[in-house]
Amino acid sequence: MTQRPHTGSRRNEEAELAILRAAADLMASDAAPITVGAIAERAGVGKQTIYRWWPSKSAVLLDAMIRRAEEVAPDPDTGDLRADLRRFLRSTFGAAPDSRSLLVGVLREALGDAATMERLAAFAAARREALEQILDRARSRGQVSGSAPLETVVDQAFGLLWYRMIFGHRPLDERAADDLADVLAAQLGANRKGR
Amino acid sequence: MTQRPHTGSRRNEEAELAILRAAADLMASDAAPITVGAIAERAGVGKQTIYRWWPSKSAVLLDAMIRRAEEVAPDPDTGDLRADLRRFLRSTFGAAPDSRSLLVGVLREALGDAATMERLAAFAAARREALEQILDRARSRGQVSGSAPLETVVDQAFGLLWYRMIFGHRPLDERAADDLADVLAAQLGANRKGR
Amino acid sequence: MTQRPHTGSRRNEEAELAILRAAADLMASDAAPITVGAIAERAGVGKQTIYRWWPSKSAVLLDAMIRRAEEVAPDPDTGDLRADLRRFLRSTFGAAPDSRSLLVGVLREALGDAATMERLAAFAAARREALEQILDRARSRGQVSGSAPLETVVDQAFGLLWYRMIFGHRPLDERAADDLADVLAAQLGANRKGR
Amino acid sequence: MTQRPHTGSRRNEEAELAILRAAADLMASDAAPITVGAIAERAGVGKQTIYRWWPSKSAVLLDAMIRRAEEVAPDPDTGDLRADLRRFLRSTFGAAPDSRSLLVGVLREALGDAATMERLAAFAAARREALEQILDRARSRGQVSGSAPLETVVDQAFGLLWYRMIFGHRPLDERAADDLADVLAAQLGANRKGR
DNA sequence: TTCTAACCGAGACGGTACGTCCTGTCTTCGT
DNA sequence: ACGAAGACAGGACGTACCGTCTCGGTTAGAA
Repeated sequence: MTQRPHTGSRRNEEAELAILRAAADLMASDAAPITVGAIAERAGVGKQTIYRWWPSKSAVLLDAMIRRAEEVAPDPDTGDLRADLRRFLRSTFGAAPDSRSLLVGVLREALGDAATMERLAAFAAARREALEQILDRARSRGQVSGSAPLETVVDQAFGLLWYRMIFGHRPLDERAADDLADVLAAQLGANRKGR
Repeated sequence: MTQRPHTGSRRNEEAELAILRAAADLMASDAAPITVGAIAERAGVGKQTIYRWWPSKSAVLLDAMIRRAEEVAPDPDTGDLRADLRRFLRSTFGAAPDSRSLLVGVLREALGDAATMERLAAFAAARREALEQILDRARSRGQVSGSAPLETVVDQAFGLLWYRMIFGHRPLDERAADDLADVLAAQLGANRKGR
Repeated sequence: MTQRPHTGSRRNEEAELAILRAAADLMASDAAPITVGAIAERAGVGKQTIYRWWPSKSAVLLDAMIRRAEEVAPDPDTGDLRADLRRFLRSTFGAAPDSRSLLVGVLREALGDAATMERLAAFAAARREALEQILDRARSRGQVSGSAPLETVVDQAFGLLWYRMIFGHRPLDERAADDLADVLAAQLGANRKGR
Repeated sequence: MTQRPHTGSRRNEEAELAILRAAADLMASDAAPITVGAIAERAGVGKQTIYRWWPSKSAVLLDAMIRRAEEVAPDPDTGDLRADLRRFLRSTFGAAPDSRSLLVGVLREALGDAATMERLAAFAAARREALEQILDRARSRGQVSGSAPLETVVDQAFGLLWYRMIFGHRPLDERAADDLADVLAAQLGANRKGR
């Protein structure tokens, strides 16, 4: 059926990629029930090849998501906190609509599988760290004067992101990113007041 | 098996309660896969009795969650924005640890079932309205001066709540509630004082 | 998909019959690989319904075969050994061509599954007993004079049957039945004449 | 894993033998499901080495069996039919208990694979010819006078052998061989009486 | 008081997906 | 060139659940 050749007794990278791509595609097309068989078929791969390298369906979906998320990994450093936040949140939010069903699908799986949740939590932690780095830089520049705990700030940012992603009641567009960046910057640099 | 008597040709309220309680219990004990059969067995009920009154498994779980959530529905009105926020968030956060697996379980189901998601979203919207009411009251008292969109504020609050509930990387205790209340109050009334 | 109705919480006899019929049909049509899924589909039944009542695929096939074999269960009693043998073997051989693939399929499964073999052996033993009854009657009529062990006679008869059934190198027709009946009758009553 | 050295670019006879031996061993140990992987592992050989020399798993098993069967290939010629039959059947039956699971395993494979069945049938035909030779010699000596068709006699003999081998309900010992030899000799030499 | 209709516990049903196992093919790398 | 190793596509296995259906029994209220 498939034309892709074996690679012998070593892992077939092409097959791995095909699987991740198929998983991402299926999550993107929100035709709800993503089955392993469907992933395998779309990738032109035997189910066993999936289970050889991933412990469960959820793990595949997670990998597919992380792989995409890592393509958009900005770490802006403009010298200004508010500008940095705007850039970070804009790029983060900007990627969201496309990968919404991806993230949501993964979240769904993770909620039912501890191991997957662990990995998803690790991913979330990495994203938090990226944001914390921006805040740290601002602090070392003396741009942070407020008393707001950094963790609260960070969790507000990603919380709003996930919350809107899950419920979809409000857009995750550039305007939303800018609004959020502004209030967070204000929270941190409340002293600047004259503003 | 069960001692509960039939009620003849009328709906058996005890059975309904037993079902909701069983569903809540199963979600609380995070033994992952909640099956309809398991709920029925634990409630001492036939599966059909569940499907007679609810359209799907998810609907049962959702009902179980909402029922609990409504027990804690504070609408504080102290005359001071920060105090109101503290109370609201404290009571909201305070209920969270207990019903964490409940909410998370429902979320899981909702992510895989549009009808359930709709109902869950409605629940979330109701909670947002409760918070918006507090903010509206503060605005009519002239305590809100910032230009930040109220929707952003609301989503910051509930976003942080859900985000921490999902990933559990940080506690949802009174301190967290107060921290969040403070930064949000400051954000809304930043100009009040010359400060 | 299927129109056959449930029978509630009791076993559905129609489904059972449909399964056995489907199994027999599939074995009859020598389209080699008989899968449980295929039996289920042809019977308009879920796989689980098969596994609910039979422990393995082999058991289903065995049941299907036994059910058919029991439809042809002659026990002739003409008063003459050779005539009885001819009738018994004719009817036994006569059924063989039709159910050849049935028996052969079951044998195949039985050779790989101890429990099935046990049941098949029980079936074979029952057939031997039927033949032994004929011989016993003849002996009580004084028509058996040879000293050859009866077990050998019985195994010669069924041995030839199975041997030809398996290898198919020679027909199992009426002539074959008569030939065998004659030599066995002669072997048992060798003295009757001059001897 | 294996100590046997490669032989470079020439066929490794030791590997072939190891494969046949492993196959025979696995069939002897009636641990039911004989897989190609298991044979390869036990022989310390790659699966491909098996498929390089045999077209299918069944073919390997068949080879293993035939190899053993050919070690016992008697063609007695004592000048007396009954004595010849006794020898032939004694040696044939004598080999049976050892290779019972071997033959039965091969039969199992053959019943599911036409090509293997063809080869197994050829083997069975060769055995029949060996017996027919004995009978022919007896006829040319004028020791065969009965009207029993030779094919019927031959199929009774091997039929009883396979039948008992499959079902194991009665021993295949020397006594069984002698009993059978006697009745078959009687069937053929019915002339003994005036008849 | 008797009848009837809706409800109940129970669990079999058709169906979908799971994750495992095995076959026979293919490729790598070492001998 | 051949061997051991093992990844690969494919497909059947037997299990778990879903949501539907029927059974036989119970109870309430209408006749």
